[in-house]
Amino acid sequence: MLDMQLIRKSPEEVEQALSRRGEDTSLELILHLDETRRKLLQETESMRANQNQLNRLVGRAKGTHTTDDLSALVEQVRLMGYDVGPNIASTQEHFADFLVHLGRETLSRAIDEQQADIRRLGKELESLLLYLPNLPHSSVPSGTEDEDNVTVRAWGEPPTFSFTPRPHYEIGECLDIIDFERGVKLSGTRFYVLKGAGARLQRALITFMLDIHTREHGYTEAYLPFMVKQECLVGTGSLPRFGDNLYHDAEEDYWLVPTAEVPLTNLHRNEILEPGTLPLSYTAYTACFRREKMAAGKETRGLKRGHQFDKVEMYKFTKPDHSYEELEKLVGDAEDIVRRLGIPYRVRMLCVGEMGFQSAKSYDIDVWAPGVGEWLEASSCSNCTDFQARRTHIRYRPEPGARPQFVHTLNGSGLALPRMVIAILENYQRADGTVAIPPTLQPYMGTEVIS
RNA sequence: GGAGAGGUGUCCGAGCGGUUUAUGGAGCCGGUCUCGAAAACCGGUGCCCGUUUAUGCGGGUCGAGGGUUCGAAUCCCUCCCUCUCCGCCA
Repeated sequence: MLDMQLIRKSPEEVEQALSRRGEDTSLELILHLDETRRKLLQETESMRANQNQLNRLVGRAKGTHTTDDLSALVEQVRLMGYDVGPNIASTQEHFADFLVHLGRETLSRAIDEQQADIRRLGKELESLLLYLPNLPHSSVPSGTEDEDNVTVRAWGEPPTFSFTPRPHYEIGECLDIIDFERGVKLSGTRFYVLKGAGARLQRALITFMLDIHTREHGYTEAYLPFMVKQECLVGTGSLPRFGDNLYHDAEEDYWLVPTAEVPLTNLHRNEILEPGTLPLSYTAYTACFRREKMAAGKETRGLKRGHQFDKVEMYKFTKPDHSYEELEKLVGDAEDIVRRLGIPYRVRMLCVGEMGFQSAKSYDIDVWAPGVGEWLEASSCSNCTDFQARRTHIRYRPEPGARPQFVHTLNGSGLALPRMVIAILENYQRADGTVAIPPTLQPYMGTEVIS
């Protein structure tokens, strides 16, 4: 969610930033609703102030707890601008009845009506704000196409083969470690079963990644719910705009997480983090569930894009002025994993049109897959600035006693498991059909080769 | 899933229609006193929104959301959570 104060103060700049994303947004309606609501709010609040004052006088006139001089009370009502008739203050009780009547006629009903309007305007305003994406950082390149992403660095040499390297789905079936047919039997298209060394390879990778992140990169491991409440998804920005990519339980308010980013963001929802606690770094393994409504073909072949996949996620809550340097570290932590596994990769800064809804700046890490002959996105690391923090009310206190401010949130895959399984199978395949295991992974795998 | 008890500020804990404009205590911050500290005493101490910015002023906030009322922490309804017992289960 964008800062309403910012929209109010510099609408042109906000519109311009949004148009860079290719969002053709007019803030006119938002500004109008905001202004109308605030005007009404001021009116209502001043009426309420009068009502509060009047109500206190009713209590005193009734003398439930104290006795007051009647004429002093009458004088106060006159000072509030009300016309008090000469006979109305004949007795305490009579006067109290007069005040009750006055409150009902002049204030109470009007407040009720306006309050309903304010609430309606507020909801309308919020629902519009929830549809606006984050503002891109100035360093983010323009463009909306894949070619507009900027490769910032690359590592490793694509391996050369004395034979035509095969795609992972062929390797997997030959070695009997990926069973596509039975996956479909169980759950339909876009599901598969990992067997034997295939299942073990994925599990080894998960443990390896978590070990490195927790022991060497300073992250705290978390085990999270795979199902969350709807408000968690609103908090990250997945809802209300992108609900068609999510699975949810029709009977109860449970949504399957599309990424660990969702539960991780909401871990500190509605909290004020005390001074000295930032940055907070978490890593978590979860399964991820996505509808990914796309036609079958190259994009979904093999392990590339299933409805369910595993991922190790990295996540940070930081102070606003440190978030961009933390983003660089986050990308570095993901790269470290790929490098230790000896997989050639490139890091690309995403152009403004390719970034996620909630991101202000993103880097993708693509790993080379020689079998399918393409770069596969194995990680996406984003600085979401205060966009998610506003939606989830996550703040921090800069100094003891200081006013709370919104934190910045960052997320990054560290890494997506199926794509890494693909990369290992395809990069480490041998002429005899077996697959070598990267040396760093061998202790986790308990073997040097899959045959 | 069933029955009962309960959710009040950073914490403990009163209040059960109107000087509560949330009592009291602890903690924290500042001050007085002191060579300094402790104690004692005095004052302050949440969060959100609006307005104004030098303070300030107003509104909201007692698990959440509705309702009754001139007025709700207090009464009513719905929901959430915690605890105890029973049931069920990995």
